[in-house]
Amino acid sequence: MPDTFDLMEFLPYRLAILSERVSRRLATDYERTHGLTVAEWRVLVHLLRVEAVSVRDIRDYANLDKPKVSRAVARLEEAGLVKKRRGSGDGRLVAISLTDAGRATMAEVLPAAQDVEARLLSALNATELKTLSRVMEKLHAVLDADPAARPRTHVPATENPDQD
Amino acid sequence: MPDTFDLMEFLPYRLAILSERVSRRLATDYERTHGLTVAEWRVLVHLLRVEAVSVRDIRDYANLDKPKVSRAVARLEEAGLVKKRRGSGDGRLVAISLTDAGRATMAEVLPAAQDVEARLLSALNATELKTLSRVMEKLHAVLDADPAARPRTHVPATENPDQD
DNA sequence: GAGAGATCGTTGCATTTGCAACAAAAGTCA
DNA sequence: TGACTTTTGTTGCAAATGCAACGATCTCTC
Repeated sequence: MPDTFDLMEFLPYRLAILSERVSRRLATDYERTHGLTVAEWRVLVHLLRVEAVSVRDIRDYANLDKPKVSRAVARLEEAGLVKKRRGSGDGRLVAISLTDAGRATMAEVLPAAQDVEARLLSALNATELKTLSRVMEKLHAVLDADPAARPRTHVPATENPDQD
Repeated sequence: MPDTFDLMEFLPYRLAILSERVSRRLATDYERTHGLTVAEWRVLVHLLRVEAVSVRDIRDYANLDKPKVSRAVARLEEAGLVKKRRGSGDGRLVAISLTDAGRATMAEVLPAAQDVEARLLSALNATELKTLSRVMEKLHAVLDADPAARPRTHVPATENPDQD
């Protein structure tokens, strides 16, 4: 056992600290102004991009488990930001979509979130951002190859499909 | 409101996903083999480096809130991995330290954690690692300048104190 | 088309979490 | 010294979490 193990230099810990700090900063805005949780925020964000989706779609895309999505959607429906109808076709699926109020809420909330991201990004130059993306993808790839790691729910489209 | 907002490209979200995935992979080992939670693991790791510390020290160093540290220590004491005595001197402080059993547990658990980290690091070359560190520090710096962000509990020693 | 198996979404439940309140001890200042 | 404030660690409590179980629906196979 090394007598010099420093948590502050341990990559997983450093990632966790940074990620948590950024998340909390973001949540500060939409939580205070609209009482949204992280799960609810992610659901709404996903709904911005698609017409109507199932719980499973949201779970995969937003990296949340089923109960979390289910309850987030329930609260959002209660709040009138989202509407839910039973799917035509497959009777198990639920078609979840934004209401006008939901879209209005996102219009109020998104700019602040994008502003936080913009400030983060503005601290990096083009090379750094590119390297960061590559590094994050490489770290994911290590976990992809690790049977003990949870699989990714959403693998990004490969830019270079022609590699080994 | 942009009609093209992709969560998958949103930096805070990408950080959260990667960080959570790495954390879970790590926790897999020490949780399954020794029933340790993340908080307990962090407490033990911190105790590896110091003789005896207070709850506050651990809170600052391991980025956990007071109740979490307090309860983690209570469980670890219950399990015999840690001992707690009232501080000589300041009567409020508690002196928390590892027992032999605690050291033995860490000797069993640390290698797996370091192995996970080593595999992650081995996917990066020297430049990438250095850039990653610099980028993470820059992102922290953005939050340091943001009054709405939670302050860092533990600011790293500056290598270059002579920059604007 | 009947039955076995898989999938979808919800709910139950024990545990954990975050935050505030609290008692005990130290520090402050007259 | 004595009142007031601050700090330390623990506890209470409402809410969130993770996981398994469940009913409902679909699919596949014979």
